[in-house]
Amino acid sequence: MCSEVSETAARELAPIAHHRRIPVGQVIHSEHQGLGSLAIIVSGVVKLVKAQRDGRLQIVGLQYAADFVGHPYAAKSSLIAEATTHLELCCFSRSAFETLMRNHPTLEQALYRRALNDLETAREWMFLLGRKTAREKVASLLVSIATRINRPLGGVGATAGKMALQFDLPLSRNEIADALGLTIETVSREMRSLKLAGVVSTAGRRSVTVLNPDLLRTIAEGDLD
Amino acid sequence: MCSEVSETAARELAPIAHHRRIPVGQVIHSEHQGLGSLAIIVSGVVKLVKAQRDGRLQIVGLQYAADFVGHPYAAKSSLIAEATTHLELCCFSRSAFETLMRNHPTLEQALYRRALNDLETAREWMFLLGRKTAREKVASLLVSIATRINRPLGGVGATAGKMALQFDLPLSRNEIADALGLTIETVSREMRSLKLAGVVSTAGRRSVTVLNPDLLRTIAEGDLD
DNA sequence: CGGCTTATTGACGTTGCTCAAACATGGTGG
DNA sequence: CCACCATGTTTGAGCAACGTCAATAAGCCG
Repeated sequence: MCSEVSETAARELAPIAHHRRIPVGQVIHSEHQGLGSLAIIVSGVVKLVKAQRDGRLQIVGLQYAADFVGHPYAAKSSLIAEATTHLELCCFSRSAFETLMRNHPTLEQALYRRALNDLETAREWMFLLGRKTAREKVASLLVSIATRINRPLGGVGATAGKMALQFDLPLSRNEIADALGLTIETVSREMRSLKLAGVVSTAGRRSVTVLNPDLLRTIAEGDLD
Repeated sequence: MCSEVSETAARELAPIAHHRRIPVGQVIHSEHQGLGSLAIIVSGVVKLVKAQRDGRLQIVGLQYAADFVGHPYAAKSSLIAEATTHLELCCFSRSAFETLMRNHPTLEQALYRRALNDLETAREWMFLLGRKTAREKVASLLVSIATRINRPLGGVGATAGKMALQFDLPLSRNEIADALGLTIETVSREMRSLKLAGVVSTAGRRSVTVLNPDLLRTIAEGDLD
């Protein structure tokens, strides 16, 4: 499950874990009422949202299967973690997990690497938010989701790097807008424009098929309009 | 120096450290030629920049005195770290440092906490980039710099939380624009607007005096225009 | 099929960008 | 010490990308 952790640690991890099913829209962690627990995602997608009193939202992270939600030792995080799809979690009590961490440097290190990974992802996203056009933003998100959505728990195996050609969006238009720093109308228009350009096609509200992956990636990187 | 690390670790750290002085504009780390070393900033400011082939830039992090530059175990970071002011560094060879880390869980944990801190900062910045107006962005950056610029190596002591009322910007207008996802002209106009509103005053290109800290903070948080 | 939510589309407005010109600033050499 | 220059900054006018508001259409569930 936690594939990069040593055998012995994994064996000690198992007993303190418990499985949970979470419906769409449920809050996992929040500023004021954290579940107090840490979790690994078995299936589904979690959004990390930063909110302001006036209602402005920004999604600052998406976590997929095999990702960790919640940070040990973390102070107040001022983040809301919410299920954007139906969710299966593998939860650990915070205290039990932190105790275990102290005895297993491997585990500690694995978490550290995850944090560095999240940091790298966040900084990539900062570039997108600050410097990309609406069209590039939408294309980038599609690439990012297509690359991650079907990667199973097993680890960084076969499907790594390759993107799914067909998948279901784990986000509503509203959530896409909040992830990209756009409005829902602009997202809609750019999606249409990508469809007209023959880059993607859609069916229903959520299903997306990437017809031209190379072109989509090129647009996402801004090498083309 | 590394104030949150245990005494014994600090004593082992000292011999492998060496001091360096860096002029403005020098690259500390980059995608292709990393110095291979890690460093703690003694004085000065480092910007972390993400660049695209077409010349677009986004500053994704600022590191001040007492901050760490470079991540142990990190893969390729695709980041450029550059001195925005004259700099004094306390450098460690990557390998020596990583060896030391393995023997001192305290050190490992300190680095982990730093990474979580950077992550929190990055996500705060994502909100700014995605959802704040130009005016709020400029005000936010001024608050952020004013809060951090004069915090000495000693740690999170007296000056924590309080912001300096007068300070020198560690960034040029161009760098400010690249940090905020704006153009230099917009930065200039918003600075003027803040001056006209009596919130700040400036002298020369770099010196800033905050005349009304509460108002500046209010503007930064978007509770007001 | 009916009703509700979510998404699309269109017309229009505004913020921030582009291009261009004038202006400080701070360093250098006379 | 001052004039001069290079560079960085400010300011202005016009424009484009994206946001706002409002109406319509498509999905989805009972």
